[in-house]
Amino acid sequence: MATSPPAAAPDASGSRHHAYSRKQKSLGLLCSNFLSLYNRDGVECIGLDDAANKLGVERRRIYDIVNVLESVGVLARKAKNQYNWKGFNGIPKALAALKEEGLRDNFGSSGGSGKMKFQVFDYDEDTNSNPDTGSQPEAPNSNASSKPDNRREKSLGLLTQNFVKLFICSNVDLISLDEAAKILLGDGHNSTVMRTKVRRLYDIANVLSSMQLIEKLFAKAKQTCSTIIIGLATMPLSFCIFSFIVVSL
DNA sequence: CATTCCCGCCAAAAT
DNA sequence: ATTTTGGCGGGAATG
Repeated sequence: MATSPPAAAPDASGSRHHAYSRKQKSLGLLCSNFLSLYNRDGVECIGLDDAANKLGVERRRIYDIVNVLESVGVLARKAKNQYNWKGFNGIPKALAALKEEGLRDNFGSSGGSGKMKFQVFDYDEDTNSNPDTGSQPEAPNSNASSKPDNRREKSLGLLTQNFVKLFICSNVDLISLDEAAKILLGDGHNSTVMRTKVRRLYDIANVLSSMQLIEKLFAKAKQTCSTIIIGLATMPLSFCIFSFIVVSL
């Protein structure tokens, strides 16, 4: 009780093999553990505290994973500290919805390699009675800009969905995170904003990779900018998912 | 050197 | 008020 053990213990005592490894603490590995821990039958409800405790990580990290998993339909928020386990079966439905949403939004149709513009605005399927005349791209707002809405806009979850839309709404199947950031960012890839966005993309890509929904490939070092390459997974499971969507539409 | 991305501070939403 | 949820960026591990 009292103070929860930081569990940091950089080294404690001179034990064998120190070497702090980032890979052991990576979101990808944590996600794998999370998955193997809850991807069993009988699991329906998941407590964040319980997860953090079982996985031996801080709360903060659980939020990251849970948010991206929810964006892909594996989880669903039920209440404070509680999520419902939907499993991988929830993925097809979620992706189909994202695809439809993405198509509805705005972008060029599939007819070759084209450039499309992405939109970062989104609203829930909730009963949001908002007297808004249609959707407006970029809302400069004369005055009193909507501050509270800005938060949701920058959420990991939304970024994840937009990132996924990038794949399923176009024939793009391979892009660098820098490229993705540029597209999803719309404009303003200036300075810090871009860097921060890319950091998040790394996080997302790592967890999606651990789910085999995406694959990380290495490119021959360029020189400046772009480095990582991400593409659609070649795994059978993913194939099923995407095939399902194609058939579904 | 450049790229990858973990850690955790600290502030918005909830309660 | 406390607690939960999570942006955001530094700066260390990694390539």
